[in-house]
Amino acid sequence: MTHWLNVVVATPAHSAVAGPLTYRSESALSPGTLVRVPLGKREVLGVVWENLADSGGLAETQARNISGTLEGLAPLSATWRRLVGFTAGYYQRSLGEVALAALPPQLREMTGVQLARRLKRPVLDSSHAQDTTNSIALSAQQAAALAEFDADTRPALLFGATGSGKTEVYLHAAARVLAQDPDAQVLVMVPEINLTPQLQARFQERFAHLGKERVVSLHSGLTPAQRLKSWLSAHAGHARMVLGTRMAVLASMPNLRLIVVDEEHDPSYKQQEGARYSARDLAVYRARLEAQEASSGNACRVMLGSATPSLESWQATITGRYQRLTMNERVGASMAPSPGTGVSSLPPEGANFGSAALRELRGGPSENWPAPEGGVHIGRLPQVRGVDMNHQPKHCVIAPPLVNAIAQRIARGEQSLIFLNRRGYAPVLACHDCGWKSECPHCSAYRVFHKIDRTLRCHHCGFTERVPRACPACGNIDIAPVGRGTERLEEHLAELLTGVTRPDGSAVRIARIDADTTRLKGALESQLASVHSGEVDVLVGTQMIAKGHDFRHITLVAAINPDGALFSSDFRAPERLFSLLMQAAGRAGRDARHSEASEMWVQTFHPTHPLFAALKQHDYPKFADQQLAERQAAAMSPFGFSALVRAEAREQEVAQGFLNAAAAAAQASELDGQGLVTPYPAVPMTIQRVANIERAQMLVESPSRAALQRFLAAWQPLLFETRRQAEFKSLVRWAIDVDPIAI
DNA sequence: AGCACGCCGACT
DNA sequence: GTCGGCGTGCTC
Repeated sequence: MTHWLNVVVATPAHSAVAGPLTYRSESALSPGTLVRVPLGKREVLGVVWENLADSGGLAETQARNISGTLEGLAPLSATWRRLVGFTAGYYQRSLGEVALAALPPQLREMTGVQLARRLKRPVLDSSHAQDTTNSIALSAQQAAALAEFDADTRPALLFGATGSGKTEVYLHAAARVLAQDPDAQVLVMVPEINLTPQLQARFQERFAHLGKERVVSLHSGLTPAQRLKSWLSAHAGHARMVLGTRMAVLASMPNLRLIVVDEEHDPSYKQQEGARYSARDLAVYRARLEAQEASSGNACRVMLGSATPSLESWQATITGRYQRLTMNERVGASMAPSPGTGVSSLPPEGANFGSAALRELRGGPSENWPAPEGGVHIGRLPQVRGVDMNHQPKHCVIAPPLVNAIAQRIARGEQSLIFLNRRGYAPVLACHDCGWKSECPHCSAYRVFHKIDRTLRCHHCGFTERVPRACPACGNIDIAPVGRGTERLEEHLAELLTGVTRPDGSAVRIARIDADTTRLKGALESQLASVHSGEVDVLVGTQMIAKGHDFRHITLVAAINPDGALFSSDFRAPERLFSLLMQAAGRAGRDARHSEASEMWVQTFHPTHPLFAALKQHDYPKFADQQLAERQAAAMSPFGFSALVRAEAREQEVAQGFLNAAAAAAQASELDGQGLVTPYPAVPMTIQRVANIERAQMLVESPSRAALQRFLAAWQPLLFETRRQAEFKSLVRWAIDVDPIAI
């Protein structure tokens, strides 16, 4: 008997075959089954989406037979398919694109036979190995947060600083869920930056009692084979815990009972290519979906955690949509470790990553935690010192008092951390005679001067050339760097600190960590190790050193030039800056003995900016209030909703013309939801040209999420139609970004 | 997205 | 004379 199936395959939303495709099958296949199907000249992986009563309007001769099924694999669940369906609809992509992107890439190349062979490999054990509870006792506040969490059903926001014991709360929440139900699964998501092998090792160690290979990881750093293995294990229900980056939110987990999103404010949760989904938002949606669909009232909860939550999540705790769990006390006093907190059993100083990570997990001493609601704070925080650059010598890069402070630390054998959010030597190379600047020939951006290998490098398209000896325009020899990056800052610091010696009389040592010095595999680890071992006195770097690293001997952190974010056109820039500076402040004085003297220096031309006032008090709620008031006045997220349509073409006029024409077409056909939706005129993107492609974007706003959704869905076909017009033939591509993180 | 077909420049 | 550039069109 012939069966008709709708199958989704990885075809993009703008192609003529975006929807599910109809195939014929000899046997009945339930929805969720993985199949291989012929598509044009090739054979691709697809997911059976629904069974049809007939060929579904398609001429029977047009339908082809499926090539085979991937047997031995349980069909993907209805819940998973609903999650994929929601994601595709919300983010305006095709079902197949989202579904196939959520599967491990290797699966796409496998035939049923290959998979069957792969699945035959024995699963090592199913024994519940040891029954040891290597758990650590919670502080009263951690326990209270967990009890509150248990008493509620809403999504929870755990508001507590890195190192304050948040991780321990996650671990306990997870352990409880896993213990209650022998099949339960837990998903823990972390930002890209935090997914270190060390962290994974700690999770594995903690949950070792579940048996071997019950904790798996899922992120882009895995080899295809590892990723397949983890995915299969999660899908089969064998893995009890999945630790992963944003991609993990779409993993198949048949018995999902808890989702943790650590550092939920982190921008890396928003996918920036393909389906531009927010893994954090999907985590919240998925938890609700899983709870709805689970049998016999099995709940699925979600816990978001951050010291500087996203304003969206924070606002949700104000309206009551989310539950807020506040932890404003540190676990274990830093000045006088109290017994029973695990602090006394810490490894000696000079700790390596392993013990640093361990301390993190144990909620060991940390000097940074959110102030309580009233802005009153308890205990010792690094003192924030603003340096008014208006009153410093003209053109000085590092204010003399800061140089002094750094020199004092060196003399005392303490470390300093200096941030500058710009890598390279200088952002521009310029000729003072004719005004030539080191523009990239392919992008509307300057190429950055990298002194170390004497190159001009474009940070957008990668175009690299050797630095010219003389001005390419006028031949003048006198071409000079303008502005400064980490490379030049490192050089400059070395000059300023000549003659300063360490306690043992040896010369000061300065190191730099940024994307350029860590390009090689393992380079970051070895550089961090030299910081931990105390070889380095001053560490210069970009924001990559602000996150997730626990430097115990650092007693001074300085932000050299954070002003850019204060008046940026990107409305989320202040939020990111505050978060970055809070995290950076958290790097200082982690070693209890030094916290008395630890300081965070901020150089600024705008010392009265309210952001710094909130930072000085380590007061996130105060900062959030300010920001939310501004957002509300401007009807921006979370008080309004937006989408960006981006277009790329050879000429800027074509890209903009396409967007404006599509908007006009929408206007003319009075789309659903239109009354509440405002499309703005197309504008060039901030970096207008990258790799010789012109880019334009159009902002679409609405006070109603639903209206925006209906509008976008109805607009898609018009965009597709507009694309077909002759004048837009040279359009390269277009894409919709729903809830963009930057405009 | 792939992968074909198809029609114009520098090379084994 | 071919190899190969990517423009255009199609895939249940």
